[in-house]
Amino acid sequence: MPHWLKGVIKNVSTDCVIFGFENSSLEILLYKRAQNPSKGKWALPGGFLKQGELIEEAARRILKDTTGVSDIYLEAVGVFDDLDRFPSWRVFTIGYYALVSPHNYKLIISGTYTIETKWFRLDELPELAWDHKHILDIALQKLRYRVLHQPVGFELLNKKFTLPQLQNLYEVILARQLDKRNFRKKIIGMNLLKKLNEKDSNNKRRAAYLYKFDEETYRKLLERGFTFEL
Amino acid sequence: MPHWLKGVIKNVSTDCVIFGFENSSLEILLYKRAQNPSKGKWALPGGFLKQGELIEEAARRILKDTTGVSDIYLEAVGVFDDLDRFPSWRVFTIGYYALVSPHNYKLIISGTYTIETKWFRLDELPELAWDHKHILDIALQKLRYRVLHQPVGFELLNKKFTLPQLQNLYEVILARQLDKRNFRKKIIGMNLLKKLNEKDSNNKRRAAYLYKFDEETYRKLLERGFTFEL
DNA sequence: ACAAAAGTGTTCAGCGTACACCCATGC
DNA sequence: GCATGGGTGTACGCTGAACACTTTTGT
Repeated sequence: MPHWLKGVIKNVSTDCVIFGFENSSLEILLYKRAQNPSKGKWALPGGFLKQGELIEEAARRILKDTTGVSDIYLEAVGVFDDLDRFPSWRVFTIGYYALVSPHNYKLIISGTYTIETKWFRLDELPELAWDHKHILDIALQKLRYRVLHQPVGFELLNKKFTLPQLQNLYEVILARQLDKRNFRKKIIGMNLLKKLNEKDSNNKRRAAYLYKFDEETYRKLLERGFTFEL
Repeated sequence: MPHWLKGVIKNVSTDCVIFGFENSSLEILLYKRAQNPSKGKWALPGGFLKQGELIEEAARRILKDTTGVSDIYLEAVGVFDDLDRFPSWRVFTIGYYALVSPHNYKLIISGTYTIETKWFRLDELPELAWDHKHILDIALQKLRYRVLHQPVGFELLNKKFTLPQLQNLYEVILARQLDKRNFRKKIIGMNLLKKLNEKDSNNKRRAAYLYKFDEETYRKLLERGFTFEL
């Protein structure tokens, strides 16, 4: 038994699709494997569970090791159990997706298991190891559904963001145009955003107001049976 | 190693919440365990995966062994991975729920592992083994959400059913009253039901028309981007 | 001063909701 | 003939969708 299998549960792993939003496009964080199996191929960050570790704990540990990030939005995608998904023996993997505001974090570029770590645009994905493309597809499908029914889009932006940024995010994820006025009316009407007295100075033209998501109000609304719908 | 652990994957199991609808109430099929661990306790039908078996295959196998039923609606609930959920060693279980029209099937009452098999009303559940109550709660939550967003309620009724039966089903699952005229208008307006030229003769008073779910039309509507909403 | 992006209101159609009476049947 | 449950239509308010011009600011 190779040393890296010590203390791990050999047939249960977790793999994580890390979504980021940058330059008006949805990106995914992949790493290039330094070790066999699938040495040299791009893959989703993932790994085996340790003894006594919960699956979500493992996912967070692996995310931290890969991206240097903790305290992020994580959502389960499901179990992947194809008989031959892992070449050497049978491994069940639990897929997650994470939402990250990319440039909040310094990437861990390389290490023992990693030749390279890189963000890829959805339309420029490389070939992925094992069934990772499949996991990614399901994760994306779940994300698209999720953003319409839960206020999770904000996780992909900075704490402070403008309405044009938010709308752009939705347009990219949903792959369709939204009407500016209707979008603003709806999202503001939910009272989930706090308008700040600051403007976004990075903008080339007219500066837009910054907003932030109001967790407190959201909790209160949830208790009253509110459901987010876009 | 006891003989029943031969050929199985010892740390992965599946457990199934079987929902049935009878006498205007939602019921759940449980069995009383004939063997340790948890001998004498009520539990969800479940068991370990076999080598080379997909999780859903295992769930269907177990359902058939428990209820005598094949070819039914199955839906994944999620992975349950608490460290101490199974007393002897760590077992990951994948929960499912099944929807069944109860009296279509003869129950397998007892066997090597089963003292008794019985339908329980939701409000008369016995204490359950391990974390099975938790699995049941999550399954119920998912079912309540599901019936509002997918046409799955029919799975709990006979192939031919009346609109009052369907409405009653929804009222029980959602635990609230629905307006008769609005319910009919909405459900008929979707064109998912075929009205038959038969009436329900079992009724004590005025006989109601029988309908059946039109799979064909549903498929076509789905392709056009239709989404079921109640 | 002009180009580019931010910001703002109104109208209309369709849908969800509330609501009351007649009909068929078994007893 | 009466009690029980089946079956039917309309009016109103809200919400989603379509749509165009003014304001700000950097160059």
